[in-house]
Amino acid sequence: VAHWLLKTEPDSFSIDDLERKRVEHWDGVRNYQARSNLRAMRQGELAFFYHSSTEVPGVAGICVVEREAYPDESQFDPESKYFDPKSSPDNPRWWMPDVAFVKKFARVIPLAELRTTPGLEEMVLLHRPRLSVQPVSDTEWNIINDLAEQSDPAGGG
DNA sequence: GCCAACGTTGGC
DNA sequence: GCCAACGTTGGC
Repeated sequence: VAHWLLKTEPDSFSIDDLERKRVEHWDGVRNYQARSNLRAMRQGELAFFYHSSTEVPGVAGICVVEREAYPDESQFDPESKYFDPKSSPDNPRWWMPDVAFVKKFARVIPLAELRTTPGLEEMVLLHRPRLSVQPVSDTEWNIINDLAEQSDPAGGG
């Protein structure tokens, strides 16, 4: 069973938004490498929910693949900012899964902390800064879950 | 098919 | 807001 990491800007869609909605379609991915990762995600697989472009970027929680990738409707909608005139319903270019809320971590685990955590040296997140959908190894998955259960080492909690 | 120009991501 | 990294586009 594979694990994943999904990036989102919390100003647009945060872990709290997912908790409120319970399920959301993960639309708007317009990068081929991210697409191939999206399409490899299987129902029931877990993914870290990562907050980017925010004051403290980091891992905010966990979601689960509710429905495997199907055509992203926004690519056909001229009104959408994700509209792709080169795509057609007959031959869709972009895909999206549905993801469901699993949990919000007691604290966001900052990117800066991931960078200094032993065992995460090879993590895709730390080497491919712009890839918005990426795999996470079992080892990395376990290490980060352990971090989530610790109190913030910088916060005196 | 190369590669320069351009646009976007995302940390800081 | 700045800017480095890097993905995409398009001329040749």
